[in-house]
Amino acid sequence: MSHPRKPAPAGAEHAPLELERFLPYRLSILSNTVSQTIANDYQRRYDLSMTEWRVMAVLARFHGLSAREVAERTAMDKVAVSRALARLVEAGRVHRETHGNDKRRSVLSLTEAGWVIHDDVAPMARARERDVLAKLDEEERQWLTRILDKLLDEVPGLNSR
Amino acid sequence: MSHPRKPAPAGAEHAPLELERFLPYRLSILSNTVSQTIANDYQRRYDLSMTEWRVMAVLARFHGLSAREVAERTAMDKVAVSRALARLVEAGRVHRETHGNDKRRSVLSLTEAGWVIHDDVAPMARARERDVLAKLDEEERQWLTRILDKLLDEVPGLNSR
DNA sequence: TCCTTATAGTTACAATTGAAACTAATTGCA
DNA sequence: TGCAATTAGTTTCAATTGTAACTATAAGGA
Repeated sequence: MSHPRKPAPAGAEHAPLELERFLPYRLSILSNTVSQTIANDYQRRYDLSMTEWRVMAVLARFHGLSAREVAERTAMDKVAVSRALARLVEAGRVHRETHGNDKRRSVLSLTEAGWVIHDDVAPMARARERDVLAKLDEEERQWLTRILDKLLDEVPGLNSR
Repeated sequence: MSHPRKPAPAGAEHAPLELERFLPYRLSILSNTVSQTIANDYQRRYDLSMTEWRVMAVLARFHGLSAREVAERTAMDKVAVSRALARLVEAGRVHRETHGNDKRRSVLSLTEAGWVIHDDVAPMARARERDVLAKLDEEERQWLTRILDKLLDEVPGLNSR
């Protein structure tokens, strides 16, 4: 309305991207499809967001983490972790106490109710992963692992011990 | 605070997910890292969001699309497309007119200003894609293409002609 | 010790996004 | 025709998210 511009002719010299062959785009579609499929399994059933589930998953594996450590291991920022934890604690799924030597830190763990949810969701998530990998043969699966290892190698904050 | 639950002990029987080996998680990290790296190249420079860029990219390749067709080709929902187009038209980057035979439809194309941005951003995006692929050798790149083809095969709405 | 800087985590506010309802135009068909 | 159902696209409102500022505690010197 306020910017009356004419369309430009489409010359061949413009070399537009072919989105459907463009790696970043393809990764984005695949990643969103896979993650959303898994999320569908738990979001309605437990009123649990994807970020909350990721927090629970790391707390299932590493005990007594602080919020900052959770952020590191989930590759989420600390605000997102803080909000997810607020909901999880409120819902009685995560227990939070204060670190003995450093009163800034929290010491986090799943509650019994948190474990119940974890023990239901984790197998579903693994099953979905298997569904995806079932589209590949064994050789392809091995290459995929190797390729992701290489591509993720330099991603900062990912290779925490 | 309002839900004082005790932490549950961490028994070995819980079989927690190993996030850093979990395919959906790895895909998510990789996809976000790659897309964000590219977005950094144009977001500040052109005040252009990732969704807006994707809309521009398809309009560079297919001329006279409607908003719905843009949504199909970008795998975005129609509300997101509508909003991106509103901004792009307002900024004078996309020209919108009404279809002759169907007044509900819009007929979209890049303006001259839109092409200028496209012709700057598209090569940068391709260069970033090359940066990522440069971490792989030729054999790995071929496997990656093949694997993504298979994994994306059944994703609905993606294989539009 | 005192004071500056750094760290853990939360809060506030704006911007973005999602879901549903909405308008307008078109289609299908009785 | 006339009317119900469909389709294209937008708007509205609530929920989510991002950024920056904030509080509280701790650490590191001079």
